[in-house]
Amino acid sequence: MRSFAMSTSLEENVYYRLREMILSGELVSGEKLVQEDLSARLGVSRTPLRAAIARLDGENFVWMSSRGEASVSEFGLRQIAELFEIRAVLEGLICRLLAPNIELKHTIYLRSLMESVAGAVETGDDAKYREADVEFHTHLTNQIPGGNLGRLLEPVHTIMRMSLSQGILRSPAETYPEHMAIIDALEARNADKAEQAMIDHIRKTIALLQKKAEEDTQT
Amino acid sequence: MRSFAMSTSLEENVYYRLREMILSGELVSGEKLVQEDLSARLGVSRTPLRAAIARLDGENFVWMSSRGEASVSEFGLRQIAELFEIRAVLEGLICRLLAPNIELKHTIYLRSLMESVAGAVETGDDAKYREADVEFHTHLTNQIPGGNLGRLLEPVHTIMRMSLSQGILRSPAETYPEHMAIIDALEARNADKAEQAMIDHIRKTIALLQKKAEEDTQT
DNA sequence: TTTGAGTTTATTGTGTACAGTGAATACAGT
DNA sequence: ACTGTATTCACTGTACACAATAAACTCAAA
Repeated sequence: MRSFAMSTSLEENVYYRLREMILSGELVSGEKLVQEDLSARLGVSRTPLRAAIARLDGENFVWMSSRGEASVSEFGLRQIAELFEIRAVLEGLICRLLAPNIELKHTIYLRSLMESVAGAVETGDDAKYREADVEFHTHLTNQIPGGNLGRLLEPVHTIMRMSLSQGILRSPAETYPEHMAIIDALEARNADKAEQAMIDHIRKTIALLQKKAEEDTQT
Repeated sequence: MRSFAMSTSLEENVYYRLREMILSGELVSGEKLVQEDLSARLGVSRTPLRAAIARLDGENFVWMSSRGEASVSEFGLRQIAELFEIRAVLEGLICRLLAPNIELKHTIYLRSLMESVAGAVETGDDAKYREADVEFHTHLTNQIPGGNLGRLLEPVHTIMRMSLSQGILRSPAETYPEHMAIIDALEARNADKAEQAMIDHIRKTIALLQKKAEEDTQT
């Protein structure tokens, strides 16, 4: 008896659950996804499961061998670092495209968003700050109308959200001013500066990731 | 009686055929994909068709409404321009990541590739030059080991290949030296320069696209 | 003419049975 | 013991039947 409704189709449900299982590590990287086992485990038939897997394949969450065997894609620190590289340039691009015509209400919103958690920066209330951090990036992403950019970034963001719940994150005190710099550049409608600020912001986290990856390798 | 073998699964076959139909314009942008009709048209049952559609959904070639109706994504000049923007920063990133440790054989290969069609530039043999152009970009993309970047770019490249068969392309005489500049920067292992050269290269085509888009709008 | 309940239709979602296929396994010949 | 060949097994691929549902359509009442 699930508390949440099953208003959506099974297929979609399974899709989200599978993705969750992959990103949370419940399904280990490289693990083979045996349809019959999984469908039993999730309590559905193979049909919606296969649909979900096909979609996850399109989004690169799973890898299909030539013989149709699906296995979980790798999401180690190296892969996450690569995804952050991608994220850096794509979100940079978003800033670049947005800056020339951005409406004041957006920068006002973002500024108030950050200011509303300024206190959390001081007190070290990481959870609250993180929420605002995610919203900051998500909001910008959603402002691109075409949607192709946004849809490309959605899986990347999901992965990000997961991975940073594993403590891979810089301190609020460090990132807060970077966010403000991005907002400033956007408000000034300076495309190059906004793009660069966003890229720098994200690449600093990448540096942290790579340091961590090296440490792990040495172990 | 098909001449080519059906060594791969129907599912995959249908996937490629559908994608082709979308990109070639045989399926019009926004057109609703009715499963029964399509499956009849392709001579397969709905099962492999649905799998193919799910995958295309993951890759954003089709859009699924909340009720599960699939429709063809828009691939007008505007959308293609957006994809080129994405492509610009991603291929720029590839250059950036590749440059620091690139092996000589790659730059040698790329240089000989371009030189082998130098004659085509003079004579205006566009088809031959284009082939080399595509190979140039594909080869670079394939050099990234992780594969996530490459897999993200694959659909984008496919779209590109399609769209430039519609005559959206700058002249060889114009792009040839740009390619050479990229190779030079890579060979010098200058990451920033290589990235910028690639971005500039692609953005020049974007400018052309946007000009064309405006003209079309005025009509 | 409009409204609104009831009915049909069109189309997707799901389960299930069976076909197809490599890989593992057992077994016989040397 | 060792190799090569059947046989079985564990899967995935495909078709199809039926359930579910939202939209379109009818037709009678106001």
